[in-house]
Amino acid sequence: MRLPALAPLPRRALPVDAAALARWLIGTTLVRRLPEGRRVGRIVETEAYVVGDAASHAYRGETPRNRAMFLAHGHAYVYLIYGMWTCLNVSAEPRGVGAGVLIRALEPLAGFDDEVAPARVASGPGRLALALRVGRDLDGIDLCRRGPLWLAPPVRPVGAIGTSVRIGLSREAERPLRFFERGSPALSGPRRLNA
DNA sequence: TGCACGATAATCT
DNA sequence: GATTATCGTGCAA
Repeated sequence: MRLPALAPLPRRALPVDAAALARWLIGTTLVRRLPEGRRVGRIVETEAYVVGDAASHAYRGETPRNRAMFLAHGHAYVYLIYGMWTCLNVSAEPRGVGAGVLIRALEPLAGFDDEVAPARVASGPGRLALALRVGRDLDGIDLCRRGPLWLAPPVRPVGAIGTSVRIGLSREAERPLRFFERGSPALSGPRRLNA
């Protein structure tokens, strides 16, 4: 596939609000630089972890782990979950305020292994991080600059955006803070949430 | 198609 | 010592 320049999005283009950013990120592009070349995907599923949200890692204040959630919007927050999976987030508020957007699924555009079906290779936060080789070493990096990982403008218009509750939570489980592109084959989660 | 279950380790109480 | 923003497998229907 022929791709446009993939220049980083300027920070001023990102909404400064976790829920607004989560919705806005649907359809934008994620670029990962690797030794063998670039892996490029379209963000099709996100979740917001907003200010005052008991399900957010930032809820009880800043700690060594969640430090990156308190950076200015547009920085990466990367953490390990269940002892074996990595999750990628984008910080979402001004410096000093803890909030983030979990990137849950990508539609692969270029550079991915052909061994895994495109609909599955980056469907779900754990598989996404695995496919892009995102680890804790990327925690705190600026996603609005060219580097190992950055955000770029959409390569084509986004479709209709759906909303649902977030996946896998026990607290604040009823809040409609998950966003996705309707009809994308790369979505994670139970089918009933993807309508 | 949809569950229950276990793997596995950092983080926080 | 409890909890966890996940995933693959296995088994039932």
